[in-house]
Amino acid sequence: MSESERPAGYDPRDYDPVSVTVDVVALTIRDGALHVLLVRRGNPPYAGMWALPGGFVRGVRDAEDLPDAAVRELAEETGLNAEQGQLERIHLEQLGTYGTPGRDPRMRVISVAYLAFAPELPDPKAGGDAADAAWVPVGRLGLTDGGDQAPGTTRRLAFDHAQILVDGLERARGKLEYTPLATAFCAPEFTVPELRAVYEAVWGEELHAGNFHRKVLSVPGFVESTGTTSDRGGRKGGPRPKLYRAGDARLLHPALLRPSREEEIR
Amino acid sequence: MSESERPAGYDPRDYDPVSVTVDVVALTIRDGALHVLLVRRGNPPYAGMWALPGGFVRGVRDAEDLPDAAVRELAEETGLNAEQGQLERIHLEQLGTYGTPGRDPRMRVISVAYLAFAPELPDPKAGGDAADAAWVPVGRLGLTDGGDQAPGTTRRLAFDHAQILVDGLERARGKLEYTPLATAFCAPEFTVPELRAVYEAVWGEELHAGNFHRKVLSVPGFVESTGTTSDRGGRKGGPRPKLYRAGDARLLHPALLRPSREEEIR
DNA sequence: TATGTTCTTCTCATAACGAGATGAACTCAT
DNA sequence: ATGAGTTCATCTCGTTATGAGAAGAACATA
Repeated sequence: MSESERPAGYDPRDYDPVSVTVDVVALTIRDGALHVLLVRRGNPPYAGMWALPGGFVRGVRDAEDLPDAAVRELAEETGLNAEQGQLERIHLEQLGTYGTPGRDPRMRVISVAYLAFAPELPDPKAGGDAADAAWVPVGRLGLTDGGDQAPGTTRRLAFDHAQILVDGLERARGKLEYTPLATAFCAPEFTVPELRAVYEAVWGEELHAGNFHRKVLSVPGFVESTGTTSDRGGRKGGPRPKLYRAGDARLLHPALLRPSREEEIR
Repeated sequence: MSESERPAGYDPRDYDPVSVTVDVVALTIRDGALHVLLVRRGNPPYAGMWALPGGFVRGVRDAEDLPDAAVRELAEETGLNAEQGQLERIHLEQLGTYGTPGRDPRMRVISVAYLAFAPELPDPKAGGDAADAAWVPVGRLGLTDGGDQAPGTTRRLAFDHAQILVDGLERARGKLEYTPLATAFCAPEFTVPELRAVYEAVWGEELHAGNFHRKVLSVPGFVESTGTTSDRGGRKGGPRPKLYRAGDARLLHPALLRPSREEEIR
């Protein structure tokens, strides 16, 4: 900061008023497809439209840290319960801050976006100021890299939330490459095919099962064996896969690079 | 955002007042060492201490976007000149947002940090509310991964700026691996040894010259030949190296991984 | 019981990487 | 001018990682 041109007792209320909010891109895997948590707005602007869960940061009275605000909004607007440990196993990281003037038609709002990776959770219950809340398949939102203004694409999310979501998805895809965060989408014990399904859902492309299996087991600290075996085979047959836990690595080395990124390089 | 529990005409001045600032971690290479741009604070708190350049975002009157605010503060406090194109070749990206209550002893301040990569620039001139401004070698700040609170380490930077700087350095080290941003530290035309010096300065370790050379030339779009040759050899001898320009790649594929990260993996 | 699917482990060819070596070009001190 | 030391640029060689395909065993379903 360093705004030392102002007297020490300066009251920001007299200065440029800026509101700070948090928005959360919460991702999970359901039925093999990537889903994002959305709420339907009850009030204008954008009343009736879907938006990312979020809200004001408590600034001075009951001042809260930014990650705490993200968790609180997630709980308030969706009914996900901290007592049941539903929020405990969620990985939360800061995504970025969006503050372009005019992004909120009412006033200047700067929003700190967070990205959350969650294992499969129950359907949310609308709460707070949300008229509705649901896990929505990302593939059905018709998103493109440019946000929500691409030709032939309907503006489906309020504010600039389509852009925030696109940025969150790209971050998630990248994180899967060099961190073991794919395990955050899984139950505490999981199989290699389940882990592969996470990668395929997030990356949107099928992976070579044999090479994926070799890779996962060869990267130190990615997964560790439980010594047990799943009690059922695959959906349409096959042997019972072995069960693993998340290992203690925080970075995958070497990384698990996704194929065919030739177009993205330039 | 979505704070629809409030009436549409709600005035944030009546609500929790939060101030928003931008801080900039501006990095450059000087004499083969990584330097960061710091300003000396003229007013309390932390008067006389070094801090990152930064200041308030213009919120409503003359509302400005966050990256514009970062560039403006960079210019105001250091005298770096936009007319001379000094700010034009600077790569700027958002680093993260720091908003823990109490990080500013006076009031609730949320700071959006930006990371800047600059080619060699002249010494800055203190301006605005800065009592002094200088490029400071990062190695002499005694930083550790934990910020400025490590044993035997003096708190050298105001606020939580040591932590922001540490985060910026780690981001920079990572970016060099999979993007061609090392060229942003170089003049428009540069040699492979110069580029290697950038990597060595940022990563803090020596690289195998032969393998680095092979790698840089083999990654598509990293550099392109100018067909010309430098007019001088190395400092202590050697043939005149060839000159290259930055290529059009935005990602390095395959990446240029730094060696010996075994300790960081867990 | 038959058929098809899936898990898991192989093999093999190719690509990428780390370490070292070499010769030519150049600077600097003598 | 000469020699010593340095650096650029390229090459070789062994190791590791990757992509593609194959194959056997275990399982679900008709």
